[in-house]
Amino acid sequence: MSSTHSASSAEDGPKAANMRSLSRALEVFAELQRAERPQRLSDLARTCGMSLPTTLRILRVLQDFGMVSQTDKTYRVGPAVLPAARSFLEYDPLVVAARPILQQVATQTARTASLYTRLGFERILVARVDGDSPLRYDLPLGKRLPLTVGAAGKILLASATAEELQQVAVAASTSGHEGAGFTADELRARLPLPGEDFAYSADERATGVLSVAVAVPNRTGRPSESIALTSPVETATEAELKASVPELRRAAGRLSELLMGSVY
Amino acid sequence: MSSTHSASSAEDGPKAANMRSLSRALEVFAELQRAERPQRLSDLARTCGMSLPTTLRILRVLQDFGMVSQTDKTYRVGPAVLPAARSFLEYDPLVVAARPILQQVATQTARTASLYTRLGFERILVARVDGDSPLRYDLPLGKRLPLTVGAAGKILLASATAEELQQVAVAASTSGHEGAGFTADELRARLPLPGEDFAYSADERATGVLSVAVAVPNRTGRPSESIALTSPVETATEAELKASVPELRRAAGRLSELLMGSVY
DNA sequence: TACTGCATTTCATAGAATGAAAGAGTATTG
DNA sequence: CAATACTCTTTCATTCTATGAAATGCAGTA
Repeated sequence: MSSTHSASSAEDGPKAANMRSLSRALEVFAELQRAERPQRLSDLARTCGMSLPTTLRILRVLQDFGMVSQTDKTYRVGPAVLPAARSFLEYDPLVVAARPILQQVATQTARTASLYTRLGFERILVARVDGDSPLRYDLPLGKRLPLTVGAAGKILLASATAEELQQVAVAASTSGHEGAGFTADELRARLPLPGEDFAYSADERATGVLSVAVAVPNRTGRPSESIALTSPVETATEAELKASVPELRRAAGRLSELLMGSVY
Repeated sequence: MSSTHSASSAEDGPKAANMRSLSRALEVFAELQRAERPQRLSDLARTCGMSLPTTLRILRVLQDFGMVSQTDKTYRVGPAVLPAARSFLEYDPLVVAARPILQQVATQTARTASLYTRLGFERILVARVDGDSPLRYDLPLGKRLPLTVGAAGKILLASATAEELQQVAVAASTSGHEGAGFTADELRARLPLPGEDFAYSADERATGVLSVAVAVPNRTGRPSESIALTSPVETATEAELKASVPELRRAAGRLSELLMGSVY
């Protein structure tokens, strides 16, 4: 009911009430991810709005597959997610294709290039190449960031309808990210203008960080991937960063072919 | 039916035929992970032994939650696995506790220390600290390795029943790892003797690599975690490596408290 | 144009998922 | 130490959902 996700409340235009148990299981799983500590059965049942027996049965199956671990009476995300993530990073055609492309942009511009994917009302970092140091220690792959803040987020909202922006604004206040309440209109004001195909951000997600981003077009009108260049304010001006937008566009175009073309 | 996992054929002693749709969904998901390229609907349906409509419905729900991505008519593991993996690595009490402990052992011994978790008939690397270089680039977290080869695998089988070893031997031949067919008896011969609490391996998983491992005891008699020290043959002899077993034992003991104690 | 293979929708039926309630186990409290 | 409160677990009858056969749609191919 109170999910951050798409399934229950909104965005499910053509969907039906199908696969209830599976949907519920995925809600339990999502809830475990949100939690920063192991959860008791009754907590999960209450949070997800389902009965104790149902929650227990779900957890047992998830546990059989390693998606959930149990110690004592508390449940948490299980080790099976690691091979899954590894599979995604190794074999996803978009991610695999993105790495050399990001590398090229990062080298050309001497900045950090990142690829984000939209998931629900958030975005996820799925690939990153640093301009100078080849790789960072705490590479925050998989980090969940808001759509409402940062160039890579805002460009994904550029094509959003008024209704969708409304949902985003609501989700932003519920979903415990940093900058809380704003109206849909206030949000729209920060987004790229209708003509622009890139977004710019300064000091939004983190102070002293500038970024520009473009969307990766897909077959639908709503892109769900974007690539961004980020730089500390010390080493770039707004104008310099925006001067790299053509490079970004070209990179996005190459990635876009993967999503458009019918053959891999 | 032909799953690498526990659910269907064996190991399900106290389980019932419950949560069929969820189990099937997880099989589809597991199958997508095994595949190195995007899968068509009909492939998945055939491989998992279910009808096309059912498979399609499952994929749609998984897609709603980002666990699966679709481009054109092919499906693959989706980006939602990344935050899940991140959650596991950041918040799992065992993994979090293990890192400083592994660090200490690695420093003391100047070798690589690793933590594995058993999952089905495989083991997964969930934490690793290198003796000298603080971190490696291709840190193979989440890598799936056989139980039958390598010290960290063999020690997890030390307490296995004859029946279980039989299953392992069968699974090993089906599950496409390197060294193929051996009987349960041949396997048993390579395992630690009944008295020993550690396993040793030389040139098993990779030539020129020595390793010792101990299990992390939990409440059941069957440990599902093990920690290992590995070293290139150039920088260690069998005797030297085995001399570090007491260190390993101590580390395992500290981790074991987490699994035993009723309070985190 | 007809054909072939795959994806998708429809629909009646079987069977699984569900929650109430009872039971068991454990911690908490007086 | 006994009584209490709490959470977990099992059972079971009912409901509703998950299921696959078959029909339909949709491309590519001959």
